[in-house]
Formats: sequence, structure tokens, C-alpha cells
Amino acid sequence: MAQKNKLQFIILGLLNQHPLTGYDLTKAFDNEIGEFWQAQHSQIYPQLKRLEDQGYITHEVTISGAKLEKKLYHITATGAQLLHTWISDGTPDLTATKDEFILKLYFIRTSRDPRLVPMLHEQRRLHTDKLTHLQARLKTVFPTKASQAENYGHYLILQHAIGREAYYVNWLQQTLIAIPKAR
Amino acid sequence: MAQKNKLQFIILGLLNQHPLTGYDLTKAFDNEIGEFWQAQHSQIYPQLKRLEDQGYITHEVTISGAKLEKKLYHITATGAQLLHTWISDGTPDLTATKDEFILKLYFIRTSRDPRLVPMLHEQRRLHTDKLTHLQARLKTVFPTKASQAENYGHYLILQHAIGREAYYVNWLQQTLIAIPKAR
DNA sequence: TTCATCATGTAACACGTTACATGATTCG
DNA sequence: CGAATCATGTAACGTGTTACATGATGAA
Repeated sequence: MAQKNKLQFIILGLLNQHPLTGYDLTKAFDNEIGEFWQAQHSQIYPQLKRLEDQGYITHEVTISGAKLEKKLYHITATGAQLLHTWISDGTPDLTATKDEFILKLYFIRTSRDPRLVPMLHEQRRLHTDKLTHLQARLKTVFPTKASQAENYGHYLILQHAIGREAYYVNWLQQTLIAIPKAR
Repeated sequence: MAQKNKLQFIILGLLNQHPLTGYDLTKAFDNEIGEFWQAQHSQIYPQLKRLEDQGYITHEVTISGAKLEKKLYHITATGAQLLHTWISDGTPDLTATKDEFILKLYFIRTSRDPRLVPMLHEQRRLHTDKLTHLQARLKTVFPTKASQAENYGHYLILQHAIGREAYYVNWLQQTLIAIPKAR
């Protein structure tokens, strides 16, 4: 196999909560899931077909209005089993974060490079914005202790993402301070 | 375009430091660069051909031993210009980190899920190992102030990676502590 | 002389993005 | 009745991984 096809597990994980259509799944990737994983409908529809061929999901056709057909997908027992196995299995591969800014930084040889400070400023702005956005999301999605306990994993990863961005912003800040001033 | 072809810029960036063969480039991805970017020789050789067709690099053939041909690639002026432009241009896209563990965590619904604690322990071990490895690298690659100043960008990103892993380990630790004990 | 490494390439396949394509429903 | 959204699909292309394929060199 080339990679690992994580998409199939995300779909199974979402269907394990509620039956959904391909369209609903696409929306999920635009919204909550989109914070940490992306997928387009052109990837989702074929994957649904494959999962169904393999017996991990089934669908029923419902009619909306006069004749618009919706395919509502359900997870099967074997699908739920596969999902459980995936989560239970070890996750030993720490994906290298392919951060384009970090890559560019690698090629900056000296602290006197005139491109350095503007680059750091841009990233500080972008990561500060992201941090603010994530903090707002935490407040709206998990306003109460009860809501946090109800979707504990989601709560944890939002917290984690906030901490990560806070670290990033702080590192940029410290790096900017540490750069020797041009004489 | 589908993505952005960052590989071409990495190759240009490396050739901007020294002329290298495809084999040397492959080694670079196994070693220093491998910490934050991967590429196999099957991707590198065709990319070298494309960059040469576009006039960004040239090569000279050298003979090693009796008849082994090595293609030593050099960056051209237009190649150096392209590299400079890429670095100078903004980097507004913050890549979502596709961390499989985080993804699995999303599907853990409650703090009582028996899979949760073992998962966190495994990740703590993995990220602690990575942190240790990175700290060792910092010491061997940048032992002196002078060495840090000489390859400032590389030094910064190693520092950054260490801080990131330290945050990750700390977060895992705090999360483990916060999980309510089973009664 | 054999094994690890040097050295370069292609093929097949998996994954991911953008674009193409079509049609129904709902709300103003 | 027009526009936004709902709803489902395919095609083309780019990127990335694994596997296939070949041969030379250097050191034990």
C-alpha cells in the first residue's frame, strides 16, 4: 500500500455516531473535522462505494421532496469492528509536519538575511489568528464541563491544538527578540 | 496545479549550497533534511530532469573509477532567482498537521474509554524518544555559538522542533493526570 | 569474491486536488 | 424565477510510496 487510507476510518468514525449521506460527510470535513483533516466530495463518494463493496457500510435511499435521492449510509457490525481495531492498534509513526515556512527557514543562512524578520512577522500574525480562532471554537463547542465530558476526545484535541499554536506564537516571539539588531 | 511541488525548491536550496548528485540529494533526505521532509530517489531523479529542462539547474558528468558515471548538478542563475522568490514570497497556508493519533483521539467519546490511557502512554513514549533524539542532534550539529550563527535557519528549526516535542510530551502528561480515575 | 554501498533510472499504484458535469430543492 | 444550497458523481492531473531493474565500486 502507498499510505494507509485514513479517510476510510474517518468516514467509519463519523458513521459510527450517526448515519450520514455523502453530502453530510463532505460538510463535516468543511466544519468540525476540517480543523485537522481535509477531504473533498470527489474523494468521499468513491470511498463510500469501496467501503460498501467491502461490507463495512450499507446505504438506504431516501426521497427528499419529489424525486431527489439521498443515500443515507450506516456502519455495519464489521465496519464498527474495523474502526475499533484501527483505534486500538498502535500509532507508532509520528508524521513529520510538512510546514512550508519551516522549510523556507532551513535555507536562511544568517540572522542578517533581510527576508528573515518579515517572514517571522507574517507567521506570527497567521498563527496568532489561528490561535484566536481555536480559542473561540473551544468556547462555542465546549461551553460547559458536561459538554467536554460528552465528547472527550474532541475536547482534548482542540485543547491540544490551542496549546500547539500558543507554543508556535511564543517561539516566533522569542525568535524575533533573539535576532541581533542590524548595526 | 494539485499541490505546490515543494520538492523542487528543496532541491534548489540544497544545490544552492553545493553541487550534488541525485544520490547525494537522496542521502540528504535520509539525514539532516529527513527530520522535516522526506523524498525517495524515485521522486528526485525525475524532478532533477524537469528542473534541468526548465533551465534551473545543469549537470556535468564525472567518472568515478573506471566507468561509473555521476551527474553532478549545479544551480543556474535563474534557478537561484526562483529559489529566492519562493523564500521571499508569503507563506499564508498553515498546513493542518495530519497526526494519526490526534485523529484517533477524536473518536474517543469518554474519558472512561479503556483505549484512552494506553494510547496516551504510547504517544508519550514516542514523543519523549523523539525529543531526546532532537536534543542530541542539536548538541552534535550545533555545539558552538559560531556553528549556530553559520546555519541560523537550520538552528532555528531544530530549536523549534525541540520546543514542539517538549510541548507535546507535556500536554500528554497533563492529559494523563487529568483523566478521572476509574472507580 | 562477496557484500555493502554507490549510482541511476522506470513502473505501478495510492492518495489528494481541481475541474468538469448534472440535476433538485428551498427560500426570498 | 433566480440564486444559494442540496446532492451525487467522474475525469484529469499532480504528488508520493513501494517495487522493479540494472550495474559499478571499494573494502574485507
